[in-house]
Amino acid sequence: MKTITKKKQALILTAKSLFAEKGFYGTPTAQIARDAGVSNGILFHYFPTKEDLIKTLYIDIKDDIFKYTLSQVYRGATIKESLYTLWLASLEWYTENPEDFQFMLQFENSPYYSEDIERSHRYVQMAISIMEDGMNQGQLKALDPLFLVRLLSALVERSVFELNRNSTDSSNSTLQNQLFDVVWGALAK
Amino acid sequence: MKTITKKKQALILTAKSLFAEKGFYGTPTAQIARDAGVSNGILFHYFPTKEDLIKTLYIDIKDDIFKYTLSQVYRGATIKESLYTLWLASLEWYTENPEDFQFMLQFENSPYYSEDIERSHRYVQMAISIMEDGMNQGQLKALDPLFLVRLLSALVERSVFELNRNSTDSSNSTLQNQLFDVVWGALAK
DNA sequence: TTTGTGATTGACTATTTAGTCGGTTGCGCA
DNA sequence: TGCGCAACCGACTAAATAGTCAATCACAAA
Repeated sequence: MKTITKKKQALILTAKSLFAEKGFYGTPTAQIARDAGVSNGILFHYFPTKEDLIKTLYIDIKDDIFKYTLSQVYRGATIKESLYTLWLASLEWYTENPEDFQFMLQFENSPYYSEDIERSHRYVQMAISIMEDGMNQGQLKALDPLFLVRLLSALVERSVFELNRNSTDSSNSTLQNQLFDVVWGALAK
Repeated sequence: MKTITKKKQALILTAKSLFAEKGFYGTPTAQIARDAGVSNGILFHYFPTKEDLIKTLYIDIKDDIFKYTLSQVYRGATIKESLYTLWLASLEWYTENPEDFQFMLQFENSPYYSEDIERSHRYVQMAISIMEDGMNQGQLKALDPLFLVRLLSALVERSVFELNRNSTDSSNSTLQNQLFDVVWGALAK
C-alpha cells in the first residue's frame, strides 16, 4: 500500500510553491524543509537528491494535468470539439493552479528536461492518438502527430499568458473564442 | 569610441557557448574566464555581476536576430510575404547559430526575464507595426499586436525544433512549406 | 618624463548549499 | 514484551562559487 505521509505531502506542496516562485536555483533544500515544518534530513530520506524531487514533482504535475484534460474528451466527439475541450480544460486547470503552470514552464526549459521524459508519459500517447484520428479524417494538417501535440501545448501556453494579461476584462469569453480560432487555424487543414 | 577589447570579446563568446551548453547555473564564472583564457578578475571588471553578463548577452543576441530578420522585410510586400520572410529568416538564423537559440530559450524562461526587457527592445516595436498593418488590411486576426508577435516567436520556436528532428530528411523544403501553413493559419483571419 | 587611467592579474574569502550521519522515536506484528 | 523497520531529527561537512582586492602593466596625454 502506498501511504503518503503528511510530511512527505508537506514537502511536495512547499517545494512546488517555492520552486514556482523563486525558481529551482533560488530555492535551497534547507528552506523547503524549514517552510514545510520538517527536518532537513527527512527531505533527503524521501528524495535522495534535489533533482529527484524536482523530477518527481514534474511527473506528478503532468499526470494531474493530462488526467484532468483528457478525461473530458468524450468518444464520438468531432475532432474540433475534442481539441476545444482539451484546450479549454487546460486553460481552466492552469488558471486554477498557477504554480503548476510556472513550474512546468521552468522545468521544460531547464537542463532537467529531455524528450525521454516527455515520451515516457503514458498520457502523451493518448494525445497523439487524438491527433492521428483527426489526420485520418482529413481534418488536421498532415504532420508528425507528436509535433501537433507540442504545437497545441505551445498555443495553450500563449493563451494562458494572454488571458492573464486581460484578466480584468469582463468580456474575455470573446477573447477566448478568438484565441481558439488561432489554435484551430494552426492545426486544421 | 566604443572599442571592444579582445579579452572582453573572448569572454562574451565563451560565456555564450558555455551557457548554451551547460546552462546559467551549470557554468561557474571561473570556468568562463579560464576557457576564455583570461583572468578571473577581468570578467568582473567588465561585468559587475554574473547577472549583468547574462543580460548583456541576451540583449546582444536579440539585437542581432531582429536586425537580421527585420532587414529582409521590404516595403510594399504583402503581409503574408512579410511574415514568411520573417519566419524564414528566423529559421535560417537559428540554424546558423544554435547557441543563440539555446541561450534565448533558457533566458526567456528564467527569472531574469521580464516584460520590461522585452518591450525595451526597439525592434519589437517594428515587429508590432508589421502586425498592425496586417490587421488594418483585414488580413490578420484582430488581436493585441504584441500577442501576435509572441505567437510568431512561439511558432518559430516549434518550427526550429521540428526541422531539427527531421534534419536528415532531404525533402525538408516540403516540410518547411507545411510549417509555414501552420503559422499562416494561426495568424491569418 | 611624469602622471593618470583603464586593462589585467590571480590569490583570497565569505557564504551558501547539497547531502551525510549517528542516533531517536513510534508503530505494527509475532 | 520485544523485534524490526521506516519515519524522523538537526548538527555537521566538504565542496563550490560569486565577487574582492592590492598590485602591476600599458600607454596616451600633458
